[in-house]
Amino acid sequence: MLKFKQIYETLSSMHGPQGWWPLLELHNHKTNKGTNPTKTGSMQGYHPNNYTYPQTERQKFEICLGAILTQNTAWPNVEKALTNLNAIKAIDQKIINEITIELLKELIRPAGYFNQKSIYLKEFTKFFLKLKGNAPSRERLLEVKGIGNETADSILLYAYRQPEFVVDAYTRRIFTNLKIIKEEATYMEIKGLFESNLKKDFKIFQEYHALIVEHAKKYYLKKEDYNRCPLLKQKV
DNA sequence: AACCAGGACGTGA
DNA sequence: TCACGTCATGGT
Repeated sequence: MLKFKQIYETLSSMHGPQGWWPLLELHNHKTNKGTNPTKTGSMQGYHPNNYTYPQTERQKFEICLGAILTQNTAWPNVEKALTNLNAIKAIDQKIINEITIELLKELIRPAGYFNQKSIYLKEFTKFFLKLKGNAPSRERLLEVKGIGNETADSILLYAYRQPEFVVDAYTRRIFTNLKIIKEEATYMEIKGLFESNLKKDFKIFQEYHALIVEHAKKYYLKKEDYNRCPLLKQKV
């Protein structure tokens, strides 16, 4: 199963360094200008070749909010919601905890599913406050309403820099197309495959997932394009 | 103008 | 367990 690492190398050379998770504060920042010109969405907020984020508790919390808001939702919509929150300084555990659910719904409306996501954000924020800066276990995270497998792994990998591989719809789509995983494989089975075939390094896990999303946006939007995926030829 | 996005939950078999 | 309906805005 050398495939997993080779595909990672191929994707990396195809798309370049990704620098996930995108952060609001890095928008229009001089040190980040011009990076990732091919990326969809805002094309900003990423930090390629820099694995030192999050650097503040605020950034850590922002990643968690984004991970919940982006469930089955395109990132530009999430950015609008985060921008709305930021406008009233609400990317802050204490603020989210204090504002009314009605106001919260209004602010995150662009991200969709605002009725349930507002509840999820409130629930997670209470959980986050209780952590007092400590990293949660995956099991405890999953007990929070609104945090499923992928969101838990996203939070652990990008907010807490822990080597938990994130499996999303794109991952399944690409690797079933390459016939490396079977259609019926569960989330945990796919996660296990990646984790057992890669060095347990959060930087590699972060890059790999980001590369999968970037690659899927180029070749896996429409079914007719699946057969255009360059990985079908490079496969060993 | 349908279709779907960096999913998760509740329900009923 | 598991298949299925539900949730909602915004871009293509």
